[in-house]
This record gives sequence, structure tokens and C-alpha cells, in this order.
Amino acid sequence: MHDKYNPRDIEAKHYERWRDLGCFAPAGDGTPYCIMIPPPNVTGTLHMGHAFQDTIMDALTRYHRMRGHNTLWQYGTDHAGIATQMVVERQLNAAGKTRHDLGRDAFVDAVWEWKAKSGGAISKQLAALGGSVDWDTERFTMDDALSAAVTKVFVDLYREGLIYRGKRLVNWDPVLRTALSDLEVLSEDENGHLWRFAYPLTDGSGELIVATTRPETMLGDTAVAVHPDDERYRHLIGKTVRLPLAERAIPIIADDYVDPEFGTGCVKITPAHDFNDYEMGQRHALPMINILAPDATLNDAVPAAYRNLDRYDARKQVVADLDAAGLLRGIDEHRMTVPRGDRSQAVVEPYLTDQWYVRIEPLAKPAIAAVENGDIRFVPKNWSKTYFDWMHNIQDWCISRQLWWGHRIPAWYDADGNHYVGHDETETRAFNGLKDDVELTRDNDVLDTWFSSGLWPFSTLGWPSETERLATFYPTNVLVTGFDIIFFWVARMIMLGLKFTGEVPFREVYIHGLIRDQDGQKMSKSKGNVLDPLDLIRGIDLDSLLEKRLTGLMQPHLAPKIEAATRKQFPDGIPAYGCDALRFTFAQLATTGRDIRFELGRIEGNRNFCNKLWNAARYVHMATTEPVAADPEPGIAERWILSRLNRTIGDVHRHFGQYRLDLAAQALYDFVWHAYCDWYLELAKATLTSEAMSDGARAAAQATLTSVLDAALRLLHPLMPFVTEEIWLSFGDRSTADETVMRAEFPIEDPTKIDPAAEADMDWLTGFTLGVRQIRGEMNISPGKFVPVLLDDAAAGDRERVARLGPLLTRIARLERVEFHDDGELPMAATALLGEMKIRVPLAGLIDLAAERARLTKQLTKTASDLGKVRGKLDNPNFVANAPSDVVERERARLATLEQASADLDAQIRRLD
RNA sequence: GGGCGAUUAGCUCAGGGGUAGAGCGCCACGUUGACAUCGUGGAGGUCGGUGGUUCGAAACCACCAUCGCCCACCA
Repeated sequence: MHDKYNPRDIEAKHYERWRDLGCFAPAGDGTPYCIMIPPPNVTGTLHMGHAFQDTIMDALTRYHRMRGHNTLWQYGTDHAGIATQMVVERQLNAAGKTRHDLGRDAFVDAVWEWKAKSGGAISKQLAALGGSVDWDTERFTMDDALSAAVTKVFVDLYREGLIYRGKRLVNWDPVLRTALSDLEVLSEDENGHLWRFAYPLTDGSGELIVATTRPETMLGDTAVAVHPDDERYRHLIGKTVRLPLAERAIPIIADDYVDPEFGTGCVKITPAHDFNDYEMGQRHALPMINILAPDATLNDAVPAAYRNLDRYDARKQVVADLDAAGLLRGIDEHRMTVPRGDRSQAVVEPYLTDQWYVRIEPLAKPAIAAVENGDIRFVPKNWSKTYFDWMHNIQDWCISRQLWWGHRIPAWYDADGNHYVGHDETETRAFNGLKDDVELTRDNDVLDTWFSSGLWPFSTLGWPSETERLATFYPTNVLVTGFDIIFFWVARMIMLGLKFTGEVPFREVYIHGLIRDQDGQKMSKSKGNVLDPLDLIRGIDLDSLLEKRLTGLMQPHLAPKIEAATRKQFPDGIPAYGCDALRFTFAQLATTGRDIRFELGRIEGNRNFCNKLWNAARYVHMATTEPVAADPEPGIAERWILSRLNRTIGDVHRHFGQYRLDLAAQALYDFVWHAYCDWYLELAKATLTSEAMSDGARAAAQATLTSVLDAALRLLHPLMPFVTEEIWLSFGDRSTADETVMRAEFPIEDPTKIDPAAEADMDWLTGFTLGVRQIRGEMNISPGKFVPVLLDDAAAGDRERVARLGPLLTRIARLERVEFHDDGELPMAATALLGEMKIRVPLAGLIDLAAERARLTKQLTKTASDLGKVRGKLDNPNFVANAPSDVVERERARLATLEQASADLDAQIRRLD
């Protein structure tokens, strides 16, 4: 082994080998364990959020695989309808073309080509992350089999009356020219205006003043509404006003929806372009006048002067014309929520079109029940509240999209516009009794991407065929995802899973936080704060990093700022931290229900942790090259480290079971660094090199060094697959081709190895050592120098331990000799307390009296403070009467200890005078 | 307008009714036969505020403040 841990040297080779060995495929007859990957967009790349999520899934997968479970991490990608279509359209636009120039078939071919070209990027990234997905069963949402599942679900739902076609107001994206579901619309507060216009009464008796944020829609008004109890307007209800510009008469109606306090108390009603007005229009049977074309220009339903104007140009024109007509009565600044499409960022229009909908309530009910009754458990559980809130208010789901890339809706129309649904045209004709001479044309629309992702947990396993994979792995165990797609995806999988398989798609939903930058900002290209997981793994020089961050900016004027910030944070680029350090960092940060600030200090510390493990292994190699042939006689150190190991094993299992990878990582870090390396390795050195030790003790130390390291490697493997494999293979006779730590058994806690006696001995030994070290540190005694100690007030137990643990103690504490002081004059010495015993390091002539006094005084101050608190408690009769007796006993014992320590410290300080 | 979460060391975060923790950073010392990507010692916090419950609150409850997120039809 090289003397430095270098992740670049070791990571690539193991992944290929694992793949060749078939380690990623399900195997064995153990309990099935299955995780479905949330399918990334097929033409995308993995960002930090993916890397984080994949680390969690891979750790869980490797953990269960090592426990002997028949484990499948199902991989695949999503066709990502709008997102992918937009990417390819942008490429066409850059070449001066549009998708309409190509036509539908050629465009879809172009998307497939793009998929073929770029679709492998994610696989490579996932491999670099060590993701142990089953590559052999990779799926894509537009695979033939998955598409067939989509069609079947659509047809079945339709024939059951759960899918219908209807003309309704939908969210219309005028840039993408497609309908969107409610979820794809994001509302943001923006500055706007509130205009007031006068609508004259047709009988000439006056006017009504309406307030609106969207003047252009007045051309589609079909009523003015007031509150039925509004004294100002009650007498006008039923009369009509003349709609200016359009020059139509429209009624004044009364509706509770109107808030008399807002604006003027008069609302113009445009049923075809506002969701509230739409409902009011239905209540009052108002006409609906659609005034927009699909691109949000005004159509022929408006007077000629406004036709073909963009909605915002029309707005200006309407305001100007009303002003010219003397009907503009005021403009106020107004803060309002503006709906925008989540992909295009275009302002979305409520728009009257024919679309396909899923009748959702019959599906939602069992999906709510499944979480209520515990068939599905959210982790952390408070997310179930978010789920319930949405599910209880859920609206019918608009599933048709006016796109070309996606699953085409299996519906056909005859010449009269009647629609027929079926698996294909032939089946549709047969099912509906349509003769061959009836001409059918297929629906042009495709399905919402989430319709097919909603089937992912079972369509990937072969459904609707009753495959063995489906029987084995469905329902899956856990879904690992972010809260941002609980509605988009999690809820739909639950609804569709229950509907079509009769079972929940997964038992648990583990919701993790969002990865943000070190300042808590969302990572985004425009902020210039994006970190690429691969750059953290392999490193990147400053110039390359700058190039990545600065090219292709949507807002080039931000470039100087981004460049300055990047140069400041990464003056030398980013070093290669390695995959294992990155993964361990993700694990450490994987606390539940909280966003994560990604900190480079952490990953550097964890790279150092890998190095620590690496060097510990190097020592173990060195220390075991010449095996001592003797029956092992484990000493205190051996019993102690095994005790600590088995406690750690128990902790790790518990933490994995509760998805607390942060605690698992912490427990392992602490064990490896602060137990195994800091103490056991040093004690083992003492055992192996001390003349006083038997061959049996040496043999036990060698065996324990190896076995504990071996266990630690297996425990760490799910979090740090590469370095653990590299080290693991370097031990023993693991030259055979199919050895891998991936298939080694995950350690199981052995309660018989928990050894309180050894732990107590080690507490004494470490306490002794720390006392001596503190004196060294404070007295500036070289760490390497062996010092004599004089023990005062040693109890029988102390004497026994000195005798028994002496060889370890003198080495670990670097003691020249240990003597007991029974009576007579004490030399000048620095003192540490261990229980009642005083450990004195004689410092004849060398002692810095002031320093020693300061040191002891500090301890005394602390002791006195603690003593005060303990006395306060015990002097409180209520405490003694009400607190549990073991607590009272503990406090009494502590009181005694502190009093003793206080007296001893006081005496020591006085001795210095 | 509803709902959720956060507030603990300089920074990033664990913890949890009875001695306040980690990593990084900081200070001092140090080439102890794995590791300077290291070792040893040290400094640093009345756990956001107020009130309540309790023998005991940093932890539980209520309210408040600040920050963040989600949902919602006020023109």
C-alpha cells in the first residue's frame, strides 16, 4: 500500500470489477429488498441533489445486500416530456429551425437521437458515485413494455369512467402552447397595477366602476358582479351595463364571492380567462367568450383594433382607449400573485380547451387510507401531514399535453369528433364496434410525464405481466426522495399502485432535504454556485471551473461577480477528494427534514478520515507480517476494543433502520478514529513491542488488529465502497477472482463481547494517560519524553491495576517508571487526580509554579462550580423526595467525588506556596 | 390566510427532563517506528426571547421574535 491515500488510484478499477462479477444483480434467496431509483431525466446530468440521494440509496442497498438480502436497486430514466422537448427545441432554434419545420415524426426521431447521444452521461456519473444499481434491468419510461403499461392504465381507467375528456378552463402555457397541471404552475408575488374603469349603465342612469389587474380581459367580460348585500349597488342588480370598446350589454349580477371591501366592490367577470370568474359564470349561466389564441394573442372574438395583439400590447391599447374615452378612473400600484409555468417561466393563462382528466377522488381515497393506516410510513413522519393536506384538497388531474415527446394518448376521433379509447386502432374499432370505413384520427396529444412515472414501481418490474420480479420485489421497501415531488410523484405512485396492483408501491417514504451551498443558497447556474459532484470526486483546476461556471450563462452580466466569488472560494481549484469522502460527507449531512448546506470543510475532513483508515491499515499490515505463533491471550485492550466494536455495530444497525445515516457515519467515524486509531492501535503497539508481554498477548493483538479492521471495513463499506474494498482486498488470501467486500457479511452485534469490566479498566487507563498528558501539555514537557510518576493515596484497586496494566500504561502514557508514595516528603510535582489517587509528575527544579498553580486553580474553579450545583440539588428536600432514587444516589456519589477532588486540588495548590 | 421547519461554540450541524457534543476553524507544543491528509494539550456556549409545567428545562407546553419552505381563487 502506498503511504498516502490517493482516491484517483483506487476508485475506477473496483467499479468495473464489481460489474464484471455481477455484484449488482439481485442474488440469493434472502428476504427481498428493493429500492426504485427516482428516474432522472434521460438527457440530464446528475447534480449534487442526485448525488446525495443516490448515496443514500446506494448505502441502503449495499447494507441490505451485505446482510444477505436479495437486493435490487432498480435503475432507469424518465423521458421527461416537456424538459427534454425543450432541450431539443432549443438546439433546433440555435440552428435557426423550429420543431414545426421538421414535423412531428422527424422531431420525435431527433429527440430519440439526442437521447442516444446524451443518455449515457448519467450512467457514467452514477458509476463514478459507486452506485450499485442493477444495470441489466435498466428501464426507460418510453420502453415498449413500459409504454404498453401506460396504455393499459389509460384504457382501463377510461373504461372504468376514471378518465374523461372535457372542455374546461386549464392552465395554459402560451410559450410552450400546452396545458399544464396545477402543480406545474408556480405563483409568485410580483408588482402590478390595479386599474379602475367605468362601465356606463345602459339605461343612462350612471356607471359602475370596476377594478382589475388585467384590463385586456375586459374584452371578454360577460357580466359585472357585486355582493348581494352591498348597499351601494343592490338597486342595480339585474340591470345591464355597456361594456366599453366591445360595445356589448352585460348584466350586473350578485354573488357572495365578491368582497365589497376590495377595490370598488364591483368585479368584471371574464369566465373564459379566470378561474373564479369561470365558476361564477357557471353559477350564473354566463356566456364564455374566449378572446385568446393559443399563443396569448387576441383572437377574432375582439374588435378588429385588438386582434393579433399580444396580451400585453392589448393591455396598453385597452387602457389607452378607455382613457381616451374618459372611462379610466384611476391606477394603483398593486402587489399580486402571477402564475408562471415551471419550465417556460411564461405567465400562464387560464384557457378554455378540451383536455383529458383523471377523476382523482376515487383514487385518492384509498391512497389517503394507506398512509393513515400505516401501510405506508413517511420518514420523518410529519411529511404525512403535507401529503394529507394535498390529498384532501386534490383536484382532477389534467393529463394531456400538447407536446410531441411522450406517450401519445390512445384515443381516436371520428369525423364527427366523437372519441374512442383503446389499446390501438384495431382494438379500439373492435371494442367500439366501428366499421372499417369509419375514418379515425389519433389524438395528437401526449400524456403528462408523471402519468408514466406514476407506474414506475411496478411497470419496471414487468407489470402487467405477472413476472417473478414483480412478485419478488413489489411492494418495494422504501422510496427515497425529496419533498418537492411528494405531490408530483409520490402521491401518484400511491394512487396508481393501489389501483392497479392492489398493494402499496412502497412501505416507507424517506424524505431527505435539499442540498444548498455553504451560504444556504439553492445551487443554480445563474447564481454561479453550482458544484458538480464529479469535480469534488476528481478535482478540477480553477480555469476549468471558471469555464464551467461562466459559459452558457443566461444573464452574462453576472459573469464578473460569479468569477470573483469563484476565485475567492477556490483560488486553487478543487482538489480531488474522492468518491468515498463525498459519500461519507453526504451521509453525515443526511439529517432528516432539513435542508443541507454543503460545506467543503466536511469533505476535506472526510478525505482525511479515508487517509486515516488507509494508514491504520498500513500499520496493521506492518504489525502482522510476521505472525506470532501462539494461542491468543486477549488483554484488556483487546477486550475493550471488541466491546466498543460490538456497541458500534449495534448502533450502526439501529441507525440504518431509522434512516439516520448521519448518526451511523458519526458512530463509525468515532469508532475508527477515536477508539481504534487513537487508543487501540497505540495499545497494540505497546503489546507487540513490550518485553513484558507474552507471545499469547502478541498473537491476540495481531488477531484483534486484523479482525477489528476487517469489521470496520465491512461496516464502512456501504458508505465508503472504494477505499474499503481496496484495503479489504489487501488482506489475507483474497487474491481469488471473486473476492469482494461487497459480498462480505455485514457485522452482527455479539452481545457477549460487551465487556463492562474491560471498559472500566480502559476508563482508568485513559484517565491516567490523559492526566499525564495534560501535565505534559501545560508544563511544556516534550510528548516524546518518558517521565517518572509518583502515585499518592492509591487504593488497592489502583495498585492492582498498576500491576496488571503497567506494561500498557507505561507505554501509552510514556512513563519512565511508576512508584507509590507511602510516606515521607513529597518532591515538587505537577499533579493530576484520578479518583482519590494523585498522579504526580516530579519536576524538580523545572516546575513552572505559576503555570501549575494556574492549571490547578482552573480545575478547582470548575470543580467548585460543579460542586455548587450538586449541593444545591441535594440541599433541596423536594429533589431528594421526588427524584428517582438512582438519580439521587448518583448525585450523592458525585458530591463525594467532587468534595474529595476539591479538597485535593486545594491542598495541591497550597503545597506550591 | 392556512400549514411545516429552523434558531445549540467563530462556521456547519448532532443531541436531548438530571456532568453541553462533533467536524472544521483558532491558540500552543511536537519529525513518539500508520498517518503533518498527523499527534498532544488548550481556548471558546447562561442551547433566540418571555412565561408555564416539574424536585429539576437547553430539552416538554404556550406565546413572541427572526429566518426559511409549502399550500391558498381576492378582482
